[in-house]
Amino acid sequence: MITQMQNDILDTAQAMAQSRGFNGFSFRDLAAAVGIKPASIHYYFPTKGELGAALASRYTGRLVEILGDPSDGRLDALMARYIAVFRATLQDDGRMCLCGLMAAELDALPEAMQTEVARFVEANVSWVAAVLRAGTGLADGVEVRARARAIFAALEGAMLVARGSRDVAAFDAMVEVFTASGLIPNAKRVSEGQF
Amino acid sequence: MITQMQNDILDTAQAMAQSRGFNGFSFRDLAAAVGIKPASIHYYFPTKGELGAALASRYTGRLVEILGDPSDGRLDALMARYIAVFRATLQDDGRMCLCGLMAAELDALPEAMQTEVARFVEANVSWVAAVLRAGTGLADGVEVRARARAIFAALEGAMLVARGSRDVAAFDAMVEVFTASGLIPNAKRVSEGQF
DNA sequence: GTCTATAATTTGATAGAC
DNA sequence: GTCTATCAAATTATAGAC
Repeated sequence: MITQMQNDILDTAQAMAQSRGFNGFSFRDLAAAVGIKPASIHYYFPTKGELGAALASRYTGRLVEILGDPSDGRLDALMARYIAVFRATLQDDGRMCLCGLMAAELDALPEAMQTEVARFVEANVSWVAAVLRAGTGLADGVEVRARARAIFAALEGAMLVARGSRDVAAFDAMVEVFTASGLIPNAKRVSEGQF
Repeated sequence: MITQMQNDILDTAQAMAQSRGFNGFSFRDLAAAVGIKPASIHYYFPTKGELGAALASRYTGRLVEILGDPSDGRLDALMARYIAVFRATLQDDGRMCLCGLMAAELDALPEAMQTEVARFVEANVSWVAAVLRAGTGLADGVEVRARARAIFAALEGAMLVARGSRDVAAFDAMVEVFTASGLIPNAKRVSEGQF
């Protein structure tokens, strides 16, 4: 069971981690922003590593929930939904993807967090791969997962780069290039048999 | 003038920053790895922020030097050289791009470092854009820079994702998808007029 | 230039009152 | 549950001997 206070703490911690990195904020910063004392944070999350693992776990869970069934809808609608998730994160105070950022600092994180980051990556790759299979009729196998991984990576990179310029338009422009080049499939190309 | 000791310190600091993030190592860690005392680090770099700015600046300078003239060579050779720079970083003990990682933790870095990160991004985008102009005959303008930015972002994302699996082959597979899809141009496609 | 010594602050974390 | 009080360790940084 997740309490309201746990959620408040996680919300605030997530915002800080997404803008400063997991090692870029302290329990004191976090407590001050939430409006409680550092010792109270420890009551809910004994160690910072456990807080971080909970952060990443919730993040992945929410993504899976938002994305939903990868076979429910047309290819372009599903991809648009996927892209919208990344875009919304970036638009929300210029945040980087939480797990993308954790992947960057990976060696500085406790093992439990590293595992959660890997789960996030896998959730993305498997969902996009499922969309590609259902929407394009591509055969199963490494090839589809390789393409899914490339799409995921490109969007993570676009977030990373766009964050610097503090402009969501930069992200949109990169996504447009990904789509126009054929990396990210769209309905038009599929109907034309180019994908 | 850059002394030998300054270079040793920067080399070690760079390796640590690339695997743990800039906030993931201390002057104590750094000094121990170099084989000197923390106070001696301060002699060369008064503050950690100045060390970080020097790190990013040297990193960008080396990139520019390695890449060379963007109009000297064929399109596919130039792009191959560009990709090889990222690949070499990843292969070298599984490191993430220094400035890509700094871009992730951006809000936690002093302003001087943020400026250097922006310079790195600009160096990449302008070099790739120049290659695209010379090699594909594309007109100048926002469009070429948008494509260059997308290519840079995709490679940064590929490094980020590949680092998790500790396998350079994952990076190669993503680059292959980028190339096959047409995001990263190659000579064959250009000669066929598809780009 | 490199060190010892140390300051001043911050950090993650615990004990125990309420 | 939340707090005060506190800890031990780590952090960036400085002063000054050698």
